[in-house]
Amino acid sequence: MNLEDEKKDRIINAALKEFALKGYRNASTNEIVSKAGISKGLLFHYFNNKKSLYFFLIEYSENIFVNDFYTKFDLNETDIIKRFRQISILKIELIRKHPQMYDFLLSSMTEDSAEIKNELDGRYKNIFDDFYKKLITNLDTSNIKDGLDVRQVSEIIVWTMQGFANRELEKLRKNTDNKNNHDVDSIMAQFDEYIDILKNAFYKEV
Amino acid sequence: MNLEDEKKDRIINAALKEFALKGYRNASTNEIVSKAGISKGLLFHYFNNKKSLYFFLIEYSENIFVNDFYTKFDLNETDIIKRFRQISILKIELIRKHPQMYDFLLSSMTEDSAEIKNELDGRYKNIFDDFYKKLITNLDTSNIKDGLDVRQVSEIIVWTMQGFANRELEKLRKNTDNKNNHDVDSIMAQFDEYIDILKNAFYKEV
Amino acid sequence: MNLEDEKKDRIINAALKEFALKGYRNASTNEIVSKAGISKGLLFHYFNNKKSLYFFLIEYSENIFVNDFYTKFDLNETDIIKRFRQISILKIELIRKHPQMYDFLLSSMTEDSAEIKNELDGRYKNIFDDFYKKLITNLDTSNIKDGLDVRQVSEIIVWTMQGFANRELEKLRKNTDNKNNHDVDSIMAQFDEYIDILKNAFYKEV
Amino acid sequence: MNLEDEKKDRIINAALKEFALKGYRNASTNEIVSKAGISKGLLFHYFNNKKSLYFFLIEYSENIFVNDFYTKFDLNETDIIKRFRQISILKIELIRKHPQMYDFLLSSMTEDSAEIKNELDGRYKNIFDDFYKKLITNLDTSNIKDGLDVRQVSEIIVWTMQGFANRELEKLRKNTDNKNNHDVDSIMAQFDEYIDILKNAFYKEV
DNA sequence: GATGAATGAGGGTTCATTCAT
DNA sequence: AATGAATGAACCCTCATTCAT
Repeated sequence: MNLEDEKKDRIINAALKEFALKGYRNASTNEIVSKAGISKGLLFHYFNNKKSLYFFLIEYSENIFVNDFYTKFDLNETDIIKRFRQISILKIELIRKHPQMYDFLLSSMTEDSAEIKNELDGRYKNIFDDFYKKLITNLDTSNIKDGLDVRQVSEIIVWTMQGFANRELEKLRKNTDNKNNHDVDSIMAQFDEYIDILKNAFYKEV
Repeated sequence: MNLEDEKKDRIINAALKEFALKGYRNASTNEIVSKAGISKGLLFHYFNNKKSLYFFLIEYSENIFVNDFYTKFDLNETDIIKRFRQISILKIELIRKHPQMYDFLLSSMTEDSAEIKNELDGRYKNIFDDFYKKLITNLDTSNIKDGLDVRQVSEIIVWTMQGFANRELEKLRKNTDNKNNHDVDSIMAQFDEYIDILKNAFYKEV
Repeated sequence: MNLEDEKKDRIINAALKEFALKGYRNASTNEIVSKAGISKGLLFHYFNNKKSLYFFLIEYSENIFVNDFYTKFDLNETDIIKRFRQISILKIELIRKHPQMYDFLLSSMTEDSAEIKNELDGRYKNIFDDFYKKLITNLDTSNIKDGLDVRQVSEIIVWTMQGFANRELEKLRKNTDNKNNHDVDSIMAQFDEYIDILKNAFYKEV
Repeated sequence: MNLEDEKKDRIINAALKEFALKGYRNASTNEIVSKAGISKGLLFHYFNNKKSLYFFLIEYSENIFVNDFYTKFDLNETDIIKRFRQISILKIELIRKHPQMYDFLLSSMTEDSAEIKNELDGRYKNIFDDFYKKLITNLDTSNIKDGLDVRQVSEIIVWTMQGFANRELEKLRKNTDNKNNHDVDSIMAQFDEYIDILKNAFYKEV
């Protein structure tokens, strides 16, 4: 795969955008080549077919995801709340650096074109199952109040943080123009308010 | 529209499944007629075109949704937890009775085919905005502990219940064969355990 | 063929209009039955298929044409100009009495749907060839100036009268609203001016 | 648009023939591609859709019409008979060189498919209105006998020449095989006989 | 006689993919 | 490596015609 980097990037970005926007089946290879400014044949010379292109992008995105997210994840942080707070920060930064890649990955998760669904599930299991295992590995739950079911409380904490994150992403998505206004710090400040409530409710007094 | 009920159901079910599975654009009318065991022409004899068929299903689903869900919703229940617990029960029963209709409605919410998006938004705004308003109307929050931000606590409660519901639905979806085993009672028993934790954490002593 | 006259007329008029307007192929049997207020099946019960319906209308129109035009044509009038003047009057009256039938017959002459073209040609040959023979039969050309080629002069006379008739029909067609204003007398008055020119040019002095 | 000329011509001729024969709506793109010996997709690769193909042919025909007819028309010839005689020659030569294009243009004038009628009218008005204006511009009628209505006599002359031309074209159309036999000269010789009659009747003595 | 549900071939069109250049 | 002409299966849809009722 020796295409000059500049042309490579043009194709990748055009394809990420097209797939994220229209989903696998509706994405048009015509649109991709025209956005990328290359010929029809060249796309199929590099990537054998639409499916291969799609999975190349999946792999490409996974690599970035692994480098910018997965490997930066600090397993030494054993407190459940701090660990998930950390994840939220990484996530927001990922979106800022690679917005179309993030949109692409997100769209791939709700992708249901029969042609790719199976293989997609297969691929994701590898990376995300692994990630999920790490996520809940080596957690110190000793600071959760005695008498509470640790698993259930953990789930409530996770669901809360996910709920918050989804709400904020929804906001971002709706006013894409002023993304810059909602900086990480401002969002994290709100985030910490929910964290305080959870801590007071479920953590031992300090 | 006088087709015999048996044939009518075959068409509706085939179409619900196809649209839910592949989305509006990717859904194939060829597939629908072949699943339903009718001729190509007949589908277009009843429903003028793909779009009309889609919106017939939307309306059909809305009617069931309204009858089996919306109107059964008890606004006199002002306690936030009890109200959402009630919704969860209704939701689970809806899914049991009309699984493919539920999948269809769900898929319709993330539908973004340009051809139908506008009209779809128009339709949903009517019913779902209204439902959402009712959902948070006339809630009694007086039993939430003093000193807690009522809005934020409410959100945590809602996110928890949504998180639980999604997890259970995911389970149901994965082993569709033994749906019957997981009866509502068993699921609600688990549900109540989470509710107890939330009550203890955020509600005043009684 | 025992349909009550009223229903019969509804079908015939609807079909004449539809065929005249859209041509054979584009004419829709759906449109015809809906205009006539009958069921789909009934049309095919009476007339076996679209083609048969079309040729029934051809025959029906021919009958009227024969009765109101062909048989009224006075062969005892041997003067070429008077004979053609007579035809023009019959033609105008025919249009007034059966406008849609006339439009239908006219459209049938430029009809070129492969499916019916051959048979149509066959049918027309019968009646129109015969009519044309009669038209030029038993003409007294003795009053044409000596030295002129009788056949060529006759043709010039015919072409002139046809040219005039076509121009007037074109006018009628363009302002269908005030057809009534252009009464036969007014048109014939103009017609006679051209006749005078032709007479002076080609007829012996009297 | 770089298709090799040979293939280009195959498509154009197949399409001209099909449209001329069946009219816009009834013309089948299937038929066109099969006549032209190309694939279904290729037709739509070159011409986006049926309508575009049709208007490409209109434009293509107009160009030939303009080059071989319109621009060859000599406005310095002010005598009405000579001018129309000139036109008749151009017309016959046009038909000889581009018979199917001529049939296509002719059929396009009686075309009334709703889908294209408006645009067609627009296009034609430009070129044919202009042509018609030129046709009757700068005519010298001083040689018409005193006492005759110049307009009416001119019309008689035009109608005669049209009548003759139509008759000859009808003959040509009926025996397409031996078109070559009826050369222009032979036809024009007959034409001139009618011209002489008209001249003697309506022109001043010389 | 009368209905309209049901059919399927054919309509125009799209699009991923191939291949000669 | 790079092009874009060429393919054909699949798309949604129309319509004359059939047939059980």
